[in-house]
Amino acid sequence: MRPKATLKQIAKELNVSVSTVSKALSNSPEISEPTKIKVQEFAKLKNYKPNNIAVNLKSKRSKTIGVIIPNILNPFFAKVFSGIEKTANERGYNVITCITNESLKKEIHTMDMLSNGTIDGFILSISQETQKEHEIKHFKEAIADDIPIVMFDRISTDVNCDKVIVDDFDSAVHAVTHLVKTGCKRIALVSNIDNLSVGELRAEGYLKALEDNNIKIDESLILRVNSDEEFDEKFPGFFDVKGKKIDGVFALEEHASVTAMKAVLKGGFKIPEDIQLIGFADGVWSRRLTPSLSTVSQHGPEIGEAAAELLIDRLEDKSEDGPEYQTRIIKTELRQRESTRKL
Amino acid sequence: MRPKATLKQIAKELNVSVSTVSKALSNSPEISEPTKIKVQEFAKLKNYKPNNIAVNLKSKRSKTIGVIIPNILNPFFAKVFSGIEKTANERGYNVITCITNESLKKEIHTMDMLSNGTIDGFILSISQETQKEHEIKHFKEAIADDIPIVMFDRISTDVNCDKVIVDDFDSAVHAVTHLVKTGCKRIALVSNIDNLSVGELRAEGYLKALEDNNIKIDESLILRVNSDEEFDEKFPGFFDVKGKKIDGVFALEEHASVTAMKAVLKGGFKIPEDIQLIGFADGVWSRRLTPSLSTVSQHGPEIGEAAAELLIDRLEDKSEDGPEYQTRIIKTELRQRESTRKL
DNA sequence: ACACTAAACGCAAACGTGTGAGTTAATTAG
DNA sequence: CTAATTAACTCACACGTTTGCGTTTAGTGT
Repeated sequence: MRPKATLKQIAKELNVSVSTVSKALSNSPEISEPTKIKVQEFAKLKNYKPNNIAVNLKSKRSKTIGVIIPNILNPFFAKVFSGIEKTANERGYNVITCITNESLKKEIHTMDMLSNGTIDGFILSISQETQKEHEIKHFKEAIADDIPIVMFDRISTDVNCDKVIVDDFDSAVHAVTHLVKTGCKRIALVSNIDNLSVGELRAEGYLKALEDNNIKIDESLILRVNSDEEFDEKFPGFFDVKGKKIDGVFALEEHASVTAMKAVLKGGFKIPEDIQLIGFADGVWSRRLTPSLSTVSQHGPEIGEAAAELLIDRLEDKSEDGPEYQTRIIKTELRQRESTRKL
Repeated sequence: MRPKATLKQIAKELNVSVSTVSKALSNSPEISEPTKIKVQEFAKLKNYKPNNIAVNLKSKRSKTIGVIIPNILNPFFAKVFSGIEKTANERGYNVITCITNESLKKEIHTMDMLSNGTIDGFILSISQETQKEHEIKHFKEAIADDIPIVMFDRISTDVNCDKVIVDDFDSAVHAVTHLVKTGCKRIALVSNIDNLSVGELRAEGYLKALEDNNIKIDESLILRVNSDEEFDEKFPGFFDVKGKKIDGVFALEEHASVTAMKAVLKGGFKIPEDIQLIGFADGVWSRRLTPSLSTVSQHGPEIGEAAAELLIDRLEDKSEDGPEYQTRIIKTELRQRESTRKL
């Protein structure tokens, strides 16, 4: 292995000072053209790359952002992540990723480990446990330490920072309204994420849409639970199409969507003639299902891109306190496929 | 915002030297018990955390590993990634992630950007374009610069480094043999990843299994292409169950698996009575399909864990050149579900 | 011939930490 | 009572860069 090229090495071999080398490489006008060329060529020959850590130490910025995600196997988060990574790279930033597996403890630990100069800011979506326990001290501490945070999707209204969200409430209103307009009267609501902020907002949107359309809310058509396991346990007892005269289903997450569709098909009902379905979903599932599922698409990559832009803009803002915190809303799209009727 | 606590700050406020503070915090026996306590308590009060960048500069290690993945939306890579992240964190390492989107250029650029002290080593799976063009210079350069690499899944036999792979060849032999043993005589091979090393190995395993079982290879039963798009284009013309008397399908990737199953069902054939299917697949798809798909499971998280262990072991090995490079093989598992008959 | 100027470069400090080699002062042995 | 030992702490340098300022040298004008 060749010894790592450093300014000092190069300086010695060329019989010049370290600062001359540094300035020559950064094209400073202080250095004469001949020496510039000499140094630059020699540096190239030796494959010199400025040691990033030393540069970071000088500049007090790492050009690295910390991304904290509950679960990378969830295709929504994977999509957001790819958006973050893309924008961050375009703007010259690296991305350190941590997966909390929905654990508050890991979330705190991670933020603690990275809040020592390793990263310049965070982009995160709050873990399930954190949302349940309403713990926000670790976020406030980071912000107090001048480490900016951008939250996406699962946010906390109690933390003052930049946020990127989907208009969950409006999306739900829109989707359910579509079901009503196309003839549904008894629309079931199935949620396996009722403990999440987004789950609650979507459920409220469902209620609002029914109210707006003068449909009485029937609690027996609503299943709201907090996990896939609980969902799988209670769904079979809940989902009685014939008995409850269900003619539409609004599902708040992919797992609920798929489970509901399979149950409908198994019951021998026709989609979308007998029953219509709309679900929140970000994976490839919805397209591949037979019939394909109409979904509320959340534009994951755009969310990630917006979050990265927001964070980096703030990091590179020279002014004292930076701009006001803003909440950017990414519009969803109702992707009409085979599980719904046309208007 | 409180000024960032540093050794210097603390030293000044306590009227001791910087080194005293440093040693007190690291519990050096050189420092008396009273001052240790005084310093440690004060540091805690001020929420002091050693600046990671400075520590890295001193130690010449960043305790960070670079992970380069072709596509995080592919559930296989997402699983491997979660395994890497888990083990890395357990062993005190951070993970910087880059997504190449199968681009050679991005792969080279990424490795270049990170090979300056930012990371101590790489874990990567080679992009499609890189495999196609057999470009390996950037890997060799990193290794020459003393930055170890661990490759997983899509590897290059021409690069001398640690590797973690699935026994693709044997897995394919095993899967196809299972189809034969359970009565299949005309087994179709469908691949949308023929340009990848793993695709080739799996295809060879298919051929070997037929040969071992004295079944003549029928080229008309084999479809090997290089992308999802090409696959979707050629598959309909290729897949003629009745005309070709196909009674089994071996699919080399999730997309091919799902497409084949949908075609079989659409053709009105019964699974597994008329046709059996086995596919490589890592997503949730296989379980959720109706009928559920029998798969060759690749144990993604274990692959990631093994790769991280291998890399970190090498990074922390003090000896001159480290241990011999090894290739670790993670066993696959044939998950028998509803698309195959029992033996 | 002398002062002045500008070009080209070197010096040294700084970022924050860690560490071996001094430097004190107090204790102990002879 | 002096010399050796030890405890407790400080100094100074190093890691690799960057950068303002000081220094040298040569060139210019008068």
